[in-house]
Order: sequence, then structure tokens, then C-alpha cells
Amino acid sequence: MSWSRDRGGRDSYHHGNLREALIEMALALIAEKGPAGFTFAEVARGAGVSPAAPYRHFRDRAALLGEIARRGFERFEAELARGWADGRPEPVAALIACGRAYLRFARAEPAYYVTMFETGLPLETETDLPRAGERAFAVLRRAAEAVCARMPPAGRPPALMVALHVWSMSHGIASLFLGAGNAARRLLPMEPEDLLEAGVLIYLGALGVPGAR
Amino acid sequence: MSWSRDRGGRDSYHHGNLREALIEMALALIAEKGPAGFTFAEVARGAGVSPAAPYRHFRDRAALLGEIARRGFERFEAELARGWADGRPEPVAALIACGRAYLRFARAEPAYYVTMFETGLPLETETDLPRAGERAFAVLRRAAEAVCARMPPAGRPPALMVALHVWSMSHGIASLFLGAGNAARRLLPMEPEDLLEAGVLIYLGALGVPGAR
DNA sequence: TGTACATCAGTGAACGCGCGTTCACTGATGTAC
DNA sequence: TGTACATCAGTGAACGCGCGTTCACTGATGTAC
Repeated sequence: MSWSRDRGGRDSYHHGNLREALIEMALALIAEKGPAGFTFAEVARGAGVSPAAPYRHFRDRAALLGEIARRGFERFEAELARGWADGRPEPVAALIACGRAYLRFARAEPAYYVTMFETGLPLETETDLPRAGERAFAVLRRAAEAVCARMPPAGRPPALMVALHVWSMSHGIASLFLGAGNAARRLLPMEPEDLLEAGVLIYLGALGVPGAR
Repeated sequence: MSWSRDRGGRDSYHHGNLREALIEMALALIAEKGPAGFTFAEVARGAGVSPAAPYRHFRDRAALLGEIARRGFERFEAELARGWADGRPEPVAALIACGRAYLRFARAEPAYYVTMFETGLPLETETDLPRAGERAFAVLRRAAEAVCARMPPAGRPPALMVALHVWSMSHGIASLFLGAGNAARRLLPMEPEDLLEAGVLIYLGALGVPGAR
């Protein structure tokens, strides 16, 4: 055998998948202490590796954060698309399910969520972070288009606006009532998911969408 | 004269109003670099004072942040109340004005806003931060009550729910489209204020509120 | 009005610490032949 | 299949730095008399 079993739990001198391990460690630390709550050195230590090792994989701390946000948007997009389910069984119900998926993501993946929406200012990184965010929003926008298509043509609102309203309410509820670092967090008399569903149904009802009460 | 003019711009050995100066300096640094972007030592330096001086006024960095958030909520409450204007000239219009005040605050006072809503985890400080947040929300709640009172009694929704919906949409729009540290920030085809107004009007229209289209 | 004294706000030097980053290095891996 | 060598991932020691916090201190202020 050319490798020893005793290098801090690793199988060999090489880590094997340090890049992934670093990302996971960073996520754990973010979940625990907020987006500012980790340090390049700390992540290395957590992965059982020397402080210089991460530099083989990320230019700096911001690059690591950027990669986390990008992946977050990818997962987020997938979750939203799963909720939307191509409009099945029926557009309004599917849009609601999409909203629920939004909140579920914020709840299940607070570390991703906070990195995506509350991180300082990576933006101009070389990763295509903005495009990933755009793709996630596009799911909601397609959903809004399908719902709008069922409205009476007279007075049909722009689908983009509808998408922005749903996105805003979802994001507001997630930030206010699921967020950890929010000094205004309140106790709700209902589940956030139900609050969102009620809001979207009232909103769509006003627009004369069949299916919304 | 018992004081010299030459102590780093100060009028005397004593600063005079160091507590306020520290808060202002912290706000400036937060506006520049985000809520994690200042250091106790940096604030002291910025106020032209030795690094030990802030300890006379704040137990630690978190206490300073907590005080900033508390003040932020006080100002916020005042702005919302000014927008609401006791429901004049008319509840629906006044509620919209209140929403606009929400966004105006987020735009005009990003440092306060980010500290109030995106700061890590002070909460359990001895300041009555939660109560200050509660009082700000109460303005919106009173507004929702007044608007609901004008709805046809049959099927009148709980005012608390209406208040939460308006709060959520306002907060969502502010966070998504005015926030600085948001990787999903998008270009809007309209002013955030107009997006919010349209959303609230559609929502209230569905509830049969006279005054909403 | 003047004086003595208690109070207290800010000093400045010092400390230990952990961070980010660099460096020449070494052990493992993969590949050409 | 075996061997030599290039590549590269991770090492570990080192650096300078700024931070948070403490300390005994000192200069200014306010107040009692």
C-alpha cells in the first residue's frame, strides 16, 4: 500500500476532493455564524488541511463565497422548477407550489440563502453569478407568463410585473420570518408558507385568474 | 482659556460627544463596507480617539451595533408614521404612502436598514431592540386595520394578515432591488416605489376596498 | 467668588492572538515509453 | 508490465499586521463649601 490511513482521517497525502470539502466546511460555518462568520484559515483547519492549501483552489475568500452563491442559485433554480413542475397540474396551484419551494429552500438551506442574498459585494467575480441568479428568476417568470395567459385578455397585466410581485413577497416573507440575522423577526400566527399562499391567492384573485378562489 | 484647539480637531481633552461620534462613524463605515465592515478599533480611529476610548461607551462591538439597530427602528417607525399620516387624506392612499416611506427609508438610510435587517445575531442584548421593531410594525398594523375597516364586512380578512402581506412585499422589494449586498439584484423596468404601489393596489382591489381601483 | 476634591472621559502602551499570504519544499499521481 | 519523469496538491514554517482588550495613568469638569 502506498498510502497511510493516519493522516488526520484522510486516505493519503492528497486530500482527494479538497475543493468540495472546503465548500462544505464554509457552508457549515456560515450556517453557524452568518455569512461573515468564517475565515479562510478556519475553513482550512476544518477540512484538516494546512492554511496554505485552500489557495490551490480559490484565489481568496471572496472567490469561495462567490462559488457558494453560484451553486446556491443553481440549486435554488432546480427547487423552484421542481415546485413549478411545468405548470402541472394547473398553473395557479403550480405557482403557489413554486412559492412554497422558495420558502422551503430558505428554510432548508439557510447558509446558501444568506450567501446568495445578504453577502457583501462579490458580483464582479469572474464566475457567472449574475447569470445564475437570472436563471432562477426566469423560472418564476415563466410561471407568471403561464398564469397570465389564463387571464381575461382585457386588462391582463405584464407577466414580468406579476413575477416581480410574487418574487418580492416570497423573498420578503423568507427574509422576515425565516432569516436568522433579522432583528425584526416576529412570531407569526400562521406558517410562513400559508401566509405566502394566502397573499398570492388574493393577489391573483384580483386579476381574475381562474383557479384563484 | 482652559482648552487647546489642537488636539486632533477636538476642543479639549474630553471629546464632548464621543458616543454620538462613534455611532456616526460606525454608520459611515457600514454604508461603505457592509454590516461586517467595521471594527471597534477602526471606529475609534475614525473618531480621532484612542482604541480604548469606545469602551467607556459600549461594552463591545455588538452593543454598538445593537444601539444602531434600535435607533434605526425608531427612525423607521417615525418615517412610516409620517407616510401613514393617520390615514389622511384617505386610508388606501395613506397605506400606499406608508409603503413608499418604507422604500424611501431603505434607500436613504442603507446603513441603518442593513443593520436592522441583516445583522448577525444581537437580539438578546439588553437594549429593547425587539420592542423597537415591534413599534415600527405596529404602524403598519394600525394602517391595515383602518383599511380593513372600510371593507365590506362579509369576508373581511384579518388586519394582521394584511399588514404582514404589505410588510413582506415592501421588505422584499427593498431587499431585492435597493439592497447593496445582493447578488440577485436586477434591473427593474420600473421604479421600486411604483412596483410596490401596483402590487398593493392589486392586492387591496381583490379585497373589495373602496379606493383601490 | 474662590478653592479643594471627587468624578470621569480619554490616553497610550502593552499583550496575546489569529489572520492572510508567501515560500521553498515534498509526497503522490499519472503518463510516456 | 515496469521505470523515469513531469505535474501538481498539500506542507509547515514564517512574516507582518491589525484587532480586541487591559491597565495604570492623567487631564478636564463639576460641585461642595
